[in-house]
Amino acid sequence: MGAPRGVPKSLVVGQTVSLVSRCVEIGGSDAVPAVDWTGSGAGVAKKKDRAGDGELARDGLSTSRIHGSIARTLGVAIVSGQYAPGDILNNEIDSSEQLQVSRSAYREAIRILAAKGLVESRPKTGTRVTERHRWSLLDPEVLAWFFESEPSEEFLKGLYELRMIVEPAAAALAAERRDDGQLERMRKALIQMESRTLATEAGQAADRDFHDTVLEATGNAALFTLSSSIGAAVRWTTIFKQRKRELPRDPMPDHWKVFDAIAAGRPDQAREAMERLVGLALEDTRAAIEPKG
Amino acid sequence: MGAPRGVPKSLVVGQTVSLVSRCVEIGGSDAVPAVDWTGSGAGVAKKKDRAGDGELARDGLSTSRIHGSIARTLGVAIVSGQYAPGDILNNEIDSSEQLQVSRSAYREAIRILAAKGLVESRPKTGTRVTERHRWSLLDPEVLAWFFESEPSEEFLKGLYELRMIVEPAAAALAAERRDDGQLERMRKALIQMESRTLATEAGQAADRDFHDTVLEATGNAALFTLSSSIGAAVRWTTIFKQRKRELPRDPMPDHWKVFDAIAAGRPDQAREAMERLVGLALEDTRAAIEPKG
DNA sequence: ATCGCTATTTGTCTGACTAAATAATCCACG
DNA sequence: CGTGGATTATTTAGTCAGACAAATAGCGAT
Repeated sequence: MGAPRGVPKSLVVGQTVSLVSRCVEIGGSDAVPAVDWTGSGAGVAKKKDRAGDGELARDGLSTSRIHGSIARTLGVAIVSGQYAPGDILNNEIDSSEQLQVSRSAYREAIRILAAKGLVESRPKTGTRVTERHRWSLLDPEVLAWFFESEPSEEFLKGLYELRMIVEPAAAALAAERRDDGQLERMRKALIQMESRTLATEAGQAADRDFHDTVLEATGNAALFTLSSSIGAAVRWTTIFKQRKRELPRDPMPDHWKVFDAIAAGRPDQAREAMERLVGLALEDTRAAIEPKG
Repeated sequence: MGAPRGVPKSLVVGQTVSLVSRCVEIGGSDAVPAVDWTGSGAGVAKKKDRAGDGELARDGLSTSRIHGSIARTLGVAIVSGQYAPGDILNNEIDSSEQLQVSRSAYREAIRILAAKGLVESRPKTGTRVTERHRWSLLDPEVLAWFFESEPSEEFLKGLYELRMIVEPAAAALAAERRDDGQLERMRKALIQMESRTLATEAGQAADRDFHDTVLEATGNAALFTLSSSIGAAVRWTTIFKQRKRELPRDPMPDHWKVFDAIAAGRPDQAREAMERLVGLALEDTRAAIEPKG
């Protein structure tokens, strides 16, 4: 009875753990880098959140479970570049010991990462980080992991480029296919956004709702799937913008123009309006990142 | 000694198993639907494939492992509509018993499905199928699961619509940013495609290579991520096209036009050429599905 | 150069216990 | 007598531990 069973054992808090051996080739024998992931408050922490059941809690509670935490910790370490593609993680026994979790919990975490294309495991070889182009970058969780540690400017630009491609086209389709309910939800979202402003969480949620509903109004499931990705991009980039400048610009006129075009059933007009909207958001974000313009 | 340990126990072959209880609400007490997934050769089957290590084997071997098989089986059942969103799967013990696998293997399968947004589990409530809009439709594996059981025409149309939005824009970007190596790979792919034709696996792979390289040449990681999805769409829709008509049309001239425009560095021309290419492919597919036009 | 061996690593199995969330119960109170 | 709220019971996923199986990269013998 010496070792208490079932206690969460404090998880990763405040531990310096080396989990990777970076043995890219056979001979990689010298010093182990000793990655430190004390930062960003990984681990339990979220426990109190459940009571409120607020905005973040709808992540499917995967992060509140221990395998979810491990997946997140490792996922952030991978996408932030602490582990390079091709690196091989320590074997399951060592890793689970270092993280002080059972092997099964660790394995479930690895399964999550593998499902998102971040790692690949095989017997004898071990579990290795896959090439970047195999990662499911547009997966909401992966996206969230990216934004936990200052994504590169290039990555942000790529995300905006994607929005710039998808959202105008989606707005055009939405202008042709939206139904009254969707139109009503867009209007409500914009009104909410107007009254609360983007400085509040409610305002940002309304912003996301608007963009989500536009995607949904295309009636295209594949396109709608991108809404969680684009929604995440909107969310995180809004945070970035807010961080530097306080009120970059009044976003409402542009939003209303998109709405009016969709409501009027004018595809081309909707496309152009959305193009302008996203373009301006890109400018703001760029300005917030590199204070040279 | 009676029960032999470690033997794979033949897996799911030829068993009629009911894994879901469809108890949407508390009182759903009557008959259990008894889903039958004998079909489509689930289970082992793939074992021989590893020897060849051919085209399909690069799926990260997740399907050759038992948790991968289970995930695939359940995944197909979910996306094909055998389980409706909101349905609750039987509890882990019953399910793993019915599938004749250990609970841990079953749990790892569930983790995979959860990572792709198909299910969501919580204590006491159980594991339930999530709403469609939470599914990672663009995940390569999910896409493959869709195409294992005749996806709806609507879904196919949506996929083409996505291609129609993304690929022309990508071609335009590629015309501006491609480097010589990428150009060379595109040329090689088209030559290969020309000599082998789309009737051969090699020709189809070359087709996919071409589209992949265009996406890659955008230099946009988020965009490039869609290549696995779009590549999968190309692959499966090619199969569909091939099934009905034999040689729907010579696709090469359209492909070369795209290539020439990208090589010449003309974005608008590349966009238009790609638009035509995807548009024609859509027509062919539509003709192959409903033989009424 | 080829074949077979071996060591290492993931994969699978078993069974037990923990924790969370819901349903049922019971008791105090109006 | 009924009603609301706290308490207990039950059900389910979550976690743990340790053992054994299967696959395979790398090495040594042939």
